[in-house]
This record gives sequence, C-alpha cells and structure tokens, in this order.
Amino acid sequence: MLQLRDLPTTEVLSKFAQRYPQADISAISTFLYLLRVATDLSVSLDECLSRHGLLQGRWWVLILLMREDSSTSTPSALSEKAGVARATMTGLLDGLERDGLVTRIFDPNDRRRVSIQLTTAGQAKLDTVMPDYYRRLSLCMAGVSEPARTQLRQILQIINAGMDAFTDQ
Amino acid sequence: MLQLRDLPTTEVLSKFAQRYPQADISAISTFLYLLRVATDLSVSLDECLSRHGLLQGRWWVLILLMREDSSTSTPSALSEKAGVARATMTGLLDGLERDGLVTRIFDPNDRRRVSIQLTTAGQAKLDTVMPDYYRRLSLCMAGVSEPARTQLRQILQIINAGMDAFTDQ
DNA sequence: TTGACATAGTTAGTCAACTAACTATAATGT
DNA sequence: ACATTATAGTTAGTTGACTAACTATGTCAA
Repeated sequence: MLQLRDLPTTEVLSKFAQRYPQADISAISTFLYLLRVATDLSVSLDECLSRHGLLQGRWWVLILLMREDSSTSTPSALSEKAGVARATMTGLLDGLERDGLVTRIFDPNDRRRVSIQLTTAGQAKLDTVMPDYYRRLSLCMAGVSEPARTQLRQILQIINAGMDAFTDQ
Repeated sequence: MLQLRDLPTTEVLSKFAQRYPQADISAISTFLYLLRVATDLSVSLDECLSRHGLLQGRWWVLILLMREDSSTSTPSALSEKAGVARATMTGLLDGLERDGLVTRIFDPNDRRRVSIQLTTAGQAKLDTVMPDYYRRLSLCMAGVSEPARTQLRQILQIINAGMDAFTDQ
C-alpha cells in the first residue's frame, strides 16, 4: 500500500496553487492527512494481526462469521460484506480452511451453495486476537474524548457524502 | 483493497463486548468508520485518476517530480517519499518511462545513480490531471467548514500519536 | 417443459505491491 | 591500498487483490 510519507508543505501547496488556481489548500492538506493517517492505521493493524497469523482480509471473514448466530455464512454473502470480489473470497477461504479456522459444508438442497462455518479453532483464534486488538485500539483512541469522537464521525459523514465528486460525470 | 462494506451495528458491538470486555464501543465504531471512509476515498481517487491513465502510485511520482525545482529526482529518493519499496519504484518508473512521462538519465559522476526527469509530456499530463483532481477535491470537502477542517486535523493528530499502541511490545 | 436467464462458486490470468538476493559502484577504516 | 561495508538500482519470485470466463445448478416464463 502506498504510504504518502512526504506530505506537501504549505509552501509546496502554494506553489502548486499558483499553477492550478482551483487548488483549495486547506481542503487538500486535510484530505491528504486523512488518507495518510488511515493508511498508516491500516498498516499498523495488519502488523498487529500478522503476529496472530492473520491479515485484515482473513480476520474480517472470521469476525463476519462470528457475528452470525449459527457462525455460518456463504462465500458470496461474505464477499459482499467484506467488499471483495467473489474470487478473492475463494482464496481467503482456501487459506482459512487450510489452517482449520473454517470448514466448507456442501448444501444438499441447493448444490450450488456452500456453507462456511467457523470451527472451534477459528473461534479460539478470535478469542486470542480480539482482546489484543480491542486493548490496542482503546489505547490508540484513548486521547480522543467522547465529544471529539462524535465530531470526527460527523465530519467523516460529510466527507463521505461529498465523495461522489470524484466519480461523477 | 478490502472495503469494509458491513460495519458492525451497535447491537453487534454490544454482543462482542459481552464476550470481550476490553471492547470500547465508541472507540471501535469511530476507528472502523475512519478506516472505511478513507479506503472509500482512496478507491474513488483511483477511479478519478484512472480516467487519465494513472493510479495513485504513478500519479504520486509525477507530483513528487514536479515539486522539485529541476523536475528531477532519483528512484531511491522517490521510493522513500512515496513510501514504497525501491523495487516497487523500479516498476512504477518502468511504466511511466514506457508512457513517455519520465526519462531515466544515467549519472556520469556516480555510475550507480540514475536521475529521473519529468518530461514535457509528463508535465502536460499533470496539467490536465491536477485541475480535475483539485476541482473534485474542493467539491468533496465543500461541506466541511474551515474550523471543522482544523478540528479534523487535530483529532487525526491525536490518533496518529496513539498509533504505536498497535505495534508496541 | 424447455429455453433463456440468473445465481454460486471456482479457475485462469493480470496487476501492483512486497522481500530477498544480486550487480555494480562508491566510501571508509585499518 | 585494499578489504569491508554501504549505497543504488534491478531482477526474481511471492502475495493478495482484481476481472473475465467457465461449470454447475436453479428459476421462470412462453
């Protein structure tokens, strides 16, 4: 993942703004900083998960399964919820099944379908990963007060709503 | 890129918090929402850039070159500033050189070094991409007031400072 | 009731990132 | 002065995403 180590200074942005008058300097620096902190967070999270033999994709699948009352779902439902292509999910599940964290159960009623079930080992893996993850996440966010968290979510919602500006036309 | 389409509801988080008492629900939902908005932004940005035949990696290299007074840099400096491995930079530069957007110039003084120079075509490419990018970015951020932008940056700084919680020990 | 379409999952091939190892060159310390 | 170490860039091979195409199965309407 690209990591934007060298964000533009205000001077650099001013220089660019001379050539490109559309530039809104505070918008740009806020936007880039948001991208940067988030990718750094994502890399740190992966680093934390990899100590448990997981990465975000595989970890997320386990969590999605645990959310279900039956600890069971299907590859296509999982791929939609995780936001990856169905083919990608096949690969993630191959890995998780190889490690014994999930099992494929073939559906006798609809022979196209496969049930994916969290195994005891999979649940046990979550029971070691999640406390570690939650503890670290609390520490990371400890400096952000409750009102600041609410405000952050509100601002992110506004940005989220404006996002189609990048894809319109 | 994993896209977290299905963020946990408060109910799901409460259920998880019963099993894992370390869970700080507001911290988790704020953190996940931050990750989600940022990855969605990154995907949208790529979509915008790909209309111009670029993706974030290649685009970022062109910008880094334009920042230099000489429109020139070296592969290793670029790889550090872009936060990618040197080997990755070789690939990005191969693509950009193939498209005529940069040229490699071999340094006669230090024969290990190569200068990477933005070509006229590369500058022209930026001159079409950047106005489009800046215009869309302004629109995307238009709903966020100046004080809110400042506050967002401040909150992100706090999160950024707490990030080693994920990697400590 | 069967032909057309839809759905589920996998396979094959591509892409852009990575690490490790390599070549070539330069700098340094004994 | 020359052996060692450091630096610059590339190559080779791996990984985990992607799309497109395929197989198998199910659904539905004429």
